Amino acid sequence: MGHPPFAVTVDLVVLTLTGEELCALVVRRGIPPYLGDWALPGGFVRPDEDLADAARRELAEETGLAPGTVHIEQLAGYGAPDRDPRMRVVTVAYLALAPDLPVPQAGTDAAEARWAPVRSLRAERLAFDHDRILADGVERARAKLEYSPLATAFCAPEFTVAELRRVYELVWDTRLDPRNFHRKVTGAEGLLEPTGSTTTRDGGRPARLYRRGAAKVLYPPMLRS
Amino acid sequence: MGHPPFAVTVDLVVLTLTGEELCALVVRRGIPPYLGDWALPGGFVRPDEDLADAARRELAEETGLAPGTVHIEQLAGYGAPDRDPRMRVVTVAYLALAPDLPVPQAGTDAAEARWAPVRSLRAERLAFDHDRILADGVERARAKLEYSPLATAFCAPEFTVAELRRVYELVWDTRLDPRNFHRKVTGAEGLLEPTGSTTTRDGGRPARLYRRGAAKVLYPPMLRS
DNA sequence: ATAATAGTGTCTCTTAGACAATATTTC
DNA sequence: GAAATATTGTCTAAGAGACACTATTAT
Repeated sequence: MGHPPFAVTVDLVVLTLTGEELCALVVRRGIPPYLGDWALPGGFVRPDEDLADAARRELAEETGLAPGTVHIEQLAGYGAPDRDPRMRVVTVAYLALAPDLPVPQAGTDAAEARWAPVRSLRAERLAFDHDRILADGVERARAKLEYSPLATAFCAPEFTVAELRRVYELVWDTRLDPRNFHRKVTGAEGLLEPTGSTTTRDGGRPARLYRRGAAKVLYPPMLRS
Repeated sequence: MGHPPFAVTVDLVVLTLTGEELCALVVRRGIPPYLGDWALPGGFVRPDEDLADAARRELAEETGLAPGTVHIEQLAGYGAPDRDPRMRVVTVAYLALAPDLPVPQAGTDAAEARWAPVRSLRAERLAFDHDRILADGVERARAKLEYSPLATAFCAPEFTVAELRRVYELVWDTRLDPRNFHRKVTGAEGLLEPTGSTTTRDGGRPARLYRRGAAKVLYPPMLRS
């Protein structure tokens, strides 16, 4: 009963919203295999590092974002024997949601980084099995908007109801009634915490600003249907 | 940029229902570390084996169940640096749900195997970080009963509405109104497919028998509240 | 004033949950 | 018939979705 050696990596599905689209962070590979192709950011787990720590470290290296401001959660493990032609590599993917859109930083083994619209990445092919990992990450985000306060992770620390609604509309690629949405999210226990101030950055009547509340689940859930 | 060697294992949270309780499959460790302690079944991933294949192989080795009859899905990856004192081991845990209760088979590195009530395992401590993995698996199963047809995975190929209800009651440790439950599940699109026959194995008026339907989601969801 | 967005109220329809009533078996 | 379970029906309250209406800003 042996224990054959594997390499273990973490890969990141980092999602954000530009003005108009759901985007994922991709880096151009600077070394073989798949030299010059786009891939998800990621890297090898260090000998004494927990998986979650490795994911947070890679996220900081690739984006320069302060760890506290970004939601991150484990997505899944991927370990097909031929997923990396060099050797046997098992990767544990993490899903991160970033509120704004900072200029990506090129990492050590990445020549270039950019935010790519998820829609356009369905045509373009990513390196390794990263197409699948990205698809799984996007689907996880879509599903969790239904029954968790995850949508607030796409928002700045203070946000309006309209900004939160735009998150749902862009991630789900749908339109939601502003009035019913407003009634629903302001009524959901622990989802929103009023700051007391308002903003006119969206035009029209000033909108109240909110912070994330303490709720870990969204009840009643938001329905896609 | 190196790639330090890791061992990779799969561990299994196998759940079933006895007459009265939700039970998990545990094996007594026949080798150090944690010699003599109870642990989740699992083992090393082979050099040319996919993670899911390794999980199905281990499941067959430990339970003797035909692979087609058991629901299995990936749970999560666990990779704390000190989770195995021998070496750096990353494990990918899988969740399996079995319909009936076959006599467990002792595996190669397990001296003994048994179905242990999940309730009692909260006191008893499992080897490695298996307490955490088990808790995550049980919570996943509980959560998925709400919005997926997963409960049918605990049932035999043909089952009654009362048997399905008992799944919910045992996994959630709650009581559900038989009449409302019946109306709900028979009305859920694609959940149940009538076989045309009936059974009196539960006593009283004969109950219609059903097979799993094709639905992948349960809509409207079953609520715990 | 007009346009734009924020927020509230109202109506209808569906569903959850409580529970009465009926149906079909075994003993 | 009595006991047990299956299945259907009825009522009430809560929430979803459609949409009229009012509120508050900029131009």
